Amino acid sequence: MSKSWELTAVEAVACCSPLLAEPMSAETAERISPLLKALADPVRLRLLSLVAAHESGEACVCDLNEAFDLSQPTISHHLKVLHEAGLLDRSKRGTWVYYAVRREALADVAALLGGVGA
Amino acid sequence: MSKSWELTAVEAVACCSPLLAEPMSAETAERISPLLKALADPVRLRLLSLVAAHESGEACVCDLNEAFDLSQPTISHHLKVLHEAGLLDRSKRGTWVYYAVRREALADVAALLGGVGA
DNA sequence: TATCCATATTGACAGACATCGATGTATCGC
DNA sequence: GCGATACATCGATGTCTGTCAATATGGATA
Repeated sequence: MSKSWELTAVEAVACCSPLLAEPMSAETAERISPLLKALADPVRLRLLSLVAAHESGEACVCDLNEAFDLSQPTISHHLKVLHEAGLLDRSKRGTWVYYAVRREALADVAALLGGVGA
Repeated sequence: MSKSWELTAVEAVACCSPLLAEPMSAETAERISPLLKALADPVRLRLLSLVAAHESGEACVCDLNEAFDLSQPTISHHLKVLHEAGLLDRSKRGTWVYYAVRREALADVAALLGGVGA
């Protein structure tokens, strides 16, 4: 019940031409901006970076909480934003929850901005 | 008096390792997020795209105003945000003001996210 | 079952942001 | 210099967002 009924931001960005290639439609822009909004926060940037830095490629929320001078609900909120944007995968194992970076998603955003052929 | 006294967001992003390469420091994240914030708005995405689409590589504000159903001050505000983030160059010629996309800036952001080697 | 621990959700609040109308500034033509 | 045009700035307003304390949820263990 997670996302099959609607295009996630990541799915939207994956299938559109580079930003600089041609004028972007209002709808495309509306669908893509949530993804960039998710990235446009210093805490979330560090979260992504921290998760990616873990050897296993995934990190437990408990580790992430300790890395910030923020409350547990705040970190939980940021992780939710990143997850719903399609930038983090979430897997619950026992009591713990692990997040992993969806690298293709980031690559798609990079392609949108950098525009391979641009 | 524009920007020589302080690192712009673009200058900040140009000289840091890819997001996924290693844990990002809080300071780096704080310097980079304004650039992503500037991108994280549907109107600004379309503005960038529209400017880039002009043959000359630059667009007059008057053309941009007409492309949106928004007031002139609002467009002016968004252009200012993009300019101050280092994503648009601004040049005034006579009565008109022309903006041009700073492609290296976008490429730097793309490199940060896509991380060449990632 | 009772309890503890890890994480998520809720509700509230302050600060940030997008938008607008009104106004200011600068340039051009007359 | 005067009016017109192009763009920027200002001040106000409603909405969004990051943050926290309190609370809920759900798994593990005794």
